[in-house]
Amino acid sequence: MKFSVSEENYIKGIYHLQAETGMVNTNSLARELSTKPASVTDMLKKLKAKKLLNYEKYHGFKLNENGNKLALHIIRRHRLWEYFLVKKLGFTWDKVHPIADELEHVSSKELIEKLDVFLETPTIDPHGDPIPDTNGKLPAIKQINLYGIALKKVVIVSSVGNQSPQMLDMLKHYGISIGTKLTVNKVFDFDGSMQIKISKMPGCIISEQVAKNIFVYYD
Amino acid sequence: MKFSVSEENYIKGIYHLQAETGMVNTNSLARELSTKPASVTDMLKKLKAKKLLNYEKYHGFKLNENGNKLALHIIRRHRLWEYFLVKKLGFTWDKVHPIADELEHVSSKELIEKLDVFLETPTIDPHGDPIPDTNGKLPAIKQINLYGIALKKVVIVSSVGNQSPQMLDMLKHYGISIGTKLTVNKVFDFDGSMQIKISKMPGCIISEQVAKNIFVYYD
DNA sequence: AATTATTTTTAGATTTGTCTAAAAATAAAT
DNA sequence: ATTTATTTTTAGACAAATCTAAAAATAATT
Repeated sequence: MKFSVSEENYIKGIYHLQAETGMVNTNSLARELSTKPASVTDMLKKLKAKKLLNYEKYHGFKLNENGNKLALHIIRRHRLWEYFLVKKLGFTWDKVHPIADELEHVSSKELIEKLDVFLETPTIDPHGDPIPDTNGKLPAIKQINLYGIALKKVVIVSSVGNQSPQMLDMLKHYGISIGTKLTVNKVFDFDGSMQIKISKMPGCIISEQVAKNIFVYYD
Repeated sequence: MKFSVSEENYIKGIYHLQAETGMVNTNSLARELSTKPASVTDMLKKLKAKKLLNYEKYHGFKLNENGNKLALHIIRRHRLWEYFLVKKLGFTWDKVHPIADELEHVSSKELIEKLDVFLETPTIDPHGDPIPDTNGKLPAIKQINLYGIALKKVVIVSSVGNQSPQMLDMLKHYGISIGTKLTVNKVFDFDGSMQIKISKMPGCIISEQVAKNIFVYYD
């Protein structure tokens, strides 16, 4: 089945909202998609007719099996493109979202599978979010906060809590980005700062505040 | 200025038709775009209002300066994506057109420039068509006569001197058309005939006379 | 429980791009 | 030079996606 760009954007919007709240309501989806509640109601009827969600009027809605599957496929496309834009074209991670929002609607299945192979089947996108596989399954990655990690273990940076330009600037200075492998060598009790080591770079010290914003998983 | 997918497709269609005939007429554009003449007339008014073409009703139309520039930018995007799909993702050249038709409308200027750098600024796409540069200028490709070309080099057929039905019939028989990649393997001194090889086809021999009517450029 | 406030839906309009069918202009043929 | 044929344009309708303004349903408050 083929879906319009607009329909796909609604599905994605609903998916993101229901991840947090379970049931979604008209106003919050209108806000999420920068549109009006009346437009949301109109589209909900269409999506219900296409059997993508459960919807009883005046009582909220949520994606069903089909809707969830579709959402995950759209998200797969989005995150694979983001990965491509950062790793291959050299974009910084804070610039890729709007471009991936356009690319994600290019619908060729063969394109996405070949892109996936070309990128060597990544599982985490440049923002640290997991990339669903061909079947729409999310990889199980347990993210752990860097602050409180076991010493001397190699971990991989998977996401960053604070994605402000200031934080980005700081991480750039330290040479830390999504996918960076590092080891915590020591924690200073005095102020909670940590000495970390990235291969081929001199060791450095990051503050407790920075560490608490970095999430990792074991290699 | 921002243009819709539909507007861009019309501009591209007009560009392709006027390359052959100079002035374009309503019916042929409708045929080219698989739409109806009435729809073409409607769109022509819009494109005239946007100052992309010269149009006097009942008397045909053609792109002006702005329209030509836009067309070349769209074609640049299309051909860069085709190059990417073939050279990086491993598509065969006969499968990429419809996908590039979608990708070409993703409008980020920065995306196209970074893609261009990533691909190392190619000048010829997988079909043998030239790729316009950042400013919309078509690269000057030096056409060389097939007769007297270096042996064993891959060349691309760019034009044919004699366009008589007899010649076209003959080229069709050999499987040679614009964009065909071939290699000259041997020249027979006796009569100047050449043994050529087109990929996925058995080698064949063409006369000196035919060879002198075929123009190519290096791959 | 009745009133007030909020949320959601309907009704009707708008924009973009398309269509069919009929009218108008141009081109071709006798 | 008329008639006939073709091409192009208009007029009016339609589908998708949106909007505003008003009505209906639900939730919150006294």
